[in-house]
Amino acid sequence: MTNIFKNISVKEKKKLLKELEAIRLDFDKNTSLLKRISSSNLIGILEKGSAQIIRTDYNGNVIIISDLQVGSVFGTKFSLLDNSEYDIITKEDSNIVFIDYDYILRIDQKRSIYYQKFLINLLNIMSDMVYVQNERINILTRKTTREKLLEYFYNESKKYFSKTFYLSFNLTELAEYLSIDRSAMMREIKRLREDKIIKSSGNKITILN
Amino acid sequence: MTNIFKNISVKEKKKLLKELEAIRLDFDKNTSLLKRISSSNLIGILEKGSAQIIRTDYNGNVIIISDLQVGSVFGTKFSLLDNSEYDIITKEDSNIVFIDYDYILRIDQKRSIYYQKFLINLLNIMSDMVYVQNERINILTRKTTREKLLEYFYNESKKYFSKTFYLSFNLTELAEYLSIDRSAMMREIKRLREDKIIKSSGNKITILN
DNA sequence: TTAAAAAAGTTGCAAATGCAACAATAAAGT
DNA sequence: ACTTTATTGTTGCATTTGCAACTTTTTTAA
Repeated sequence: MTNIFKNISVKEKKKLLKELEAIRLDFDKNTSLLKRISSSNLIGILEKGSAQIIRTDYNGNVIIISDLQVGSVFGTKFSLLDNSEYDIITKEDSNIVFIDYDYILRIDQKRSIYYQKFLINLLNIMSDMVYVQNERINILTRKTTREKLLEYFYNESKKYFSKTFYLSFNLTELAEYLSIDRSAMMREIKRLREDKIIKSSGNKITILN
Repeated sequence: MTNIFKNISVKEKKKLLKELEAIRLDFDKNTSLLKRISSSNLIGILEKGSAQIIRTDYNGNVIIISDLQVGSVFGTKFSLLDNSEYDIITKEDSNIVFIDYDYILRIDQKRSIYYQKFLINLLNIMSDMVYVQNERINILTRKTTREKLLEYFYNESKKYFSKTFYLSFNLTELAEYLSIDRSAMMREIKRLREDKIIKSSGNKITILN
């Protein structure tokens, strides 16, 4: 993933953030961000620490929507944080820079070269997001557990240029990503093994044939 | 959705497209685009006509991934068109402008104000896409047909600021969007009616209570 | 190094879903 | 106006899936 400040010097970054009226906030570990920010249209850049976007459904089940690392970008609007089931929780003491999206999009003849770089970096990040989301939708719209698993495995195989690869999720997380029941997934993985479509042990997968 | 040439004059647009080495291609009705373009990282802008991004699975079932109207933007990479199951088919005689993504992202001190406007418009379009996709993922990750339907209905209701609204899909398309079997969906809609959670007739839905 | 917690792996069973195959309407085309 | 095509609505049935309730293994932390 592109760094949003790629090709921008520390000095330029400072100026840029000032021009965009960015606000930097500190959060303790295990804190909800949404209680401290108005949920208008902001983008957040995680500068220190780590966090998770989560969804809590009506019976209290928590699903991790995404993991945020240093450099991760999220949007209060486009990441659905205005949806009452959604929240961001810090996993460590964290430091986040917020920028109003409208400020970013304000056209201004005087805007500098580093602003343009920033725009380009942001565009790169957004198109990566679209790609990653399309990939997920492509999987989620498969009807059966088997098809979901295989589509995911094929994608991973392509990414690593190899029929054998290691899952970047643990199996519990994989079930969440595929939005299927973990035990049903385990059952289906076993069947894929029995049908000699894959070999697998733990998080090592080999696609056969 | 933002027009990608918003705030850009016809003259400026011409210059911009030249600078970005854009290519304009004509396609007859019911033609596959992918046979005429290399599948590298391009963005396409539909200037005339209409088209659909489709996915054809291994048993020949075709799913409409998205409908493209005049002004619609798609990416050969981020729209998964490098995936062999995907294609774009024109629905009418169409005219599409292609721009190499790398050209868009090339940083150049001399770049003009209209280029900046273009970047901002594109950024707007991309963040809309991310939002729309997150909305869909939010629905697709629900486990049951009932939850998918209700989540979709709540979203629509919010959009229209009303408990009563008309579906913008027909029911067959809705089932595709939710990635569930149409007859199973009909059954569940009937149950939602019986349980007095919604009122519905045809594509008119009212959320009760 | 041992205790505790998390993840992996299993299974029975009830419930939900997809599929197939229709009939009934509605919409579109000639 | 009439034919054709698309959409809606319905049902029985087999299969898949989720859920609950476990055991076993692995990882983490005290």
